[in-house]
Amino acid sequence: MTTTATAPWIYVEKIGGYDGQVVTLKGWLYNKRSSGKLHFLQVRDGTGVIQCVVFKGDVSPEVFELAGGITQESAVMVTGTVKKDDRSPIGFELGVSDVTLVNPAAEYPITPKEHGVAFLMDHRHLWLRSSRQHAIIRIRAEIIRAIRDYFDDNGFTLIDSPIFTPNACEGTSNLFETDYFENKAYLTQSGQLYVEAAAAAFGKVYCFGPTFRAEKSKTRRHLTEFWMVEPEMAYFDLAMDMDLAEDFVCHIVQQVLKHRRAELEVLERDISKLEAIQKPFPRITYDEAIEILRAAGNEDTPWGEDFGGDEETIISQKFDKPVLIHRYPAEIKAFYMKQDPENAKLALNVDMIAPEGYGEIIGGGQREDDLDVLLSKLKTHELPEEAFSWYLDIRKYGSVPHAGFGLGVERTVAWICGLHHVRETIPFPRLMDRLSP
RNA sequence: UCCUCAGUAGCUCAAUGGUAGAGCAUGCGACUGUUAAUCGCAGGGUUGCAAGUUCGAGUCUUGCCUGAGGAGCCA
Repeated sequence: MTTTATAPWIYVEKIGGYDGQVVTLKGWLYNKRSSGKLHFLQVRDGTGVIQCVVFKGDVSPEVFELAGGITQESAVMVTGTVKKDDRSPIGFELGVSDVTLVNPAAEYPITPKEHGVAFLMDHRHLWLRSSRQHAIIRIRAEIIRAIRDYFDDNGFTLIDSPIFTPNACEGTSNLFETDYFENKAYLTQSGQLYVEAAAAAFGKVYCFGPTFRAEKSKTRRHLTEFWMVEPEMAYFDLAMDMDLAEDFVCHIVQQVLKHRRAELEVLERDISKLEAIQKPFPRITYDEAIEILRAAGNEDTPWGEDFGGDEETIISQKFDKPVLIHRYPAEIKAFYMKQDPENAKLALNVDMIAPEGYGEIIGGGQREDDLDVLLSKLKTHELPEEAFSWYLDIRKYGSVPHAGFGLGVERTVAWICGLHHVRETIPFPRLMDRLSP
């Protein structure tokens, strides 16, 4: 008992620096096994899990009995001596001298056995405590840090774009409508138009925040609320845009490999596949992508349509790195994409398809910078000119070539973690049929 | 919106149209090295909802609800 008052509180991930010392851990009981005169308490504290060994001869009878009766996920504080042990996955155990029950847990619904997806999703608030979900969310946090660091360290200014937007700007995509006092407002599907304006003010900018799509999509690649980072650069053309996207994705992968290797191992990710993500990435045109599909047996793949999930998978399996596909038919791309001066049917856009069938993680390109061309494109797309007057001003007052792209955070996390479905890549996913917890 | 499959104990699943079962979890007990510990005992059920066929329905039929997988949709 006396040791509790004096032992320093440390976190499991720092335990290696305290070999032989008496420390206190504050956390929750992850699992427990008992063997007569021994209780093995698996204690997690948010940074890791450590086995705490309670030997009957080392503690008071009261503490031994208490330790044997603690239920899964009860809040506990454990004091003991840090001991090196080769049997431990983290290399250390705690030889317990005292245990304090902070608060007991009621019967915990998530047991160490298998569970169905629906059940786990209903208990997402508790599921986050399990080691696999813990690893995913820490990797997500690392990816987000890598994203911010990359742009902050390379001369970009953060520009927060609005969540409420006045119009259903870009046509085909379904937006969430909200009541905005006397008017309608929509949740943003992209900050892109706003970062274009900001690029003319700051040169290189990026926005980073949630985006919303009301599509009735029920696939492993779709969420209704997801996070997107969108850099936009003045005086950049398509080739420079692709160079940046490539360098950016390499940086993210390297940071995860450097700082979150243990979490990748929890997920049993094939790390060699991530180590292979080095510049340069293959770059093919839309035309070449069509040829790959036709050669792979899809002989009747038509020219002029966007690729579905299956087609992206076939293309990505030809390469062991992300592949950049550029110059799609202008007709299937957004109005603001600049048309290829060498072929009016093509847009100067680029999609990056992740390896291993994870699909599109980046979409972007060079923007139309000619006022007259943009005006005629608005007409062809049947979009209201007056709603875009501020956007047209960017072309009116000192228009320059500029380019950018958007990277979907959840698809990137799914790829790097090797997950089947994006619903595990965000703490509280929002799907077509799921709004809680 | 369409197609396919599923719904039985807290969870994961079994049960030829004929007595409702197991493992895990929970409770009690045994064990000094367990790694999803093991072993013994115990409690735990409106078989998603509604109707129908039948002597008899968890099982067959119809409708509905919920979920999963896939497709479509998705600057």
